[in-house]
Amino acid sequence: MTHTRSDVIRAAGRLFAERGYHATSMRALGRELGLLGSSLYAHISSKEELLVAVVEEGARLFQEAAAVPEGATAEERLRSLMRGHLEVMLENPHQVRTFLSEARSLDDPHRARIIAARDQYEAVFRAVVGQGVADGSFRPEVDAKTSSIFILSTLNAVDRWYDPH
Amino acid sequence: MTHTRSDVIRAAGRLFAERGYHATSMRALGRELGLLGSSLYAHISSKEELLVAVVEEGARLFQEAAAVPEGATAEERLRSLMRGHLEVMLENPHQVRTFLSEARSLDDPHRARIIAARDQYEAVFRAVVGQGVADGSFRPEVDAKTSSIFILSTLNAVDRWYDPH
DNA sequence: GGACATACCAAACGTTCGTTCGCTAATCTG
DNA sequence: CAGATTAGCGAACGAACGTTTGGTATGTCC
Repeated sequence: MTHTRSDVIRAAGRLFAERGYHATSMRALGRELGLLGSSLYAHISSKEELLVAVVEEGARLFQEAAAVPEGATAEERLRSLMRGHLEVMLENPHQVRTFLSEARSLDDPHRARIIAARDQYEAVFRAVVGQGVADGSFRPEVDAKTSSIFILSTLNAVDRWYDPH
Repeated sequence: MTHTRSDVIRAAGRLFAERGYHATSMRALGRELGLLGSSLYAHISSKEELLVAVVEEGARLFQEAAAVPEGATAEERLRSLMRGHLEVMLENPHQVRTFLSEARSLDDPHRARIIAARDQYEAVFRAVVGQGVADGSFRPEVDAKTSSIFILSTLNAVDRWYDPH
């Protein structure tokens, strides 16, 4: 009945996603695990460290999902990106939601790193769409940047439209 | 150099949008207006009241924008809905962002009201898309519910893709 | 079996939070 | 001009916050 650092981080991800970082107290997080708030400090050294851990984990998941086959056609690569994005979102809802909406609560250096990671991830989509436009397989009037944002906005709202059935 | 209730609500909307409700203290809000935190209570009676005011204002703006011509074609009506949605978003960014992402910090009865208002707003989109499918002007394979959510997700991300130039 | 590490509790620390209170100075009203 | 209202200050309240500290059990390892 004992706990690890990973347990704490996982529970933190869940509460941060459900209530937001600033609305989650260390005492509430402890209660979630059947502990006192102060007992958490046996496993971690600050609340902010928890947010960093959850958000970086989210960033890592997306980054891994962006490793897309080099030789494939633009359509195949885009499909792979979209499928990967959805899989990450559906399998790790708490990290992802925290990554998407609580990154602003990070301190400056960490936030800058996360924004850079997000931009780089978006750039992969942009490049694939651009490839499709360049080789004629996508319509020529498609703007790679705008289209990528449209696609990601829709995928990020998967909670609202996806029904497992 | 004196302030009104509206001034306080407007400043609260700005800070809630930028930092989040729980990350905004009454003292910080006072500072924003050149006042002490305690002085705000001459104009309002609680912090939560401020959140309610900002969020309900956001809901009202969208609701008004959903008043769409009855006699028009589905395409015209959908275009009008989308244009209205974007105008609301671009002209009232702080209320809107607070409405979209801080509603969860409301207490139960208020949150229920806001969710109901959002669902009703979404239903207007759904009905118009459904009308277009029914009269044959939109493709028959279009699912009204899913499409509406796609449209709204993309419009809600306008900050990320719209460049005034 | 004695030293050490782990996992946690219980109490307390200093700070910040939302909010209240008594007050002052300025402005309006009759 | 007397009286009432208003906008705001400054100090204080109790509660909650993140965090520290000292202690207690329960193991583990030489």
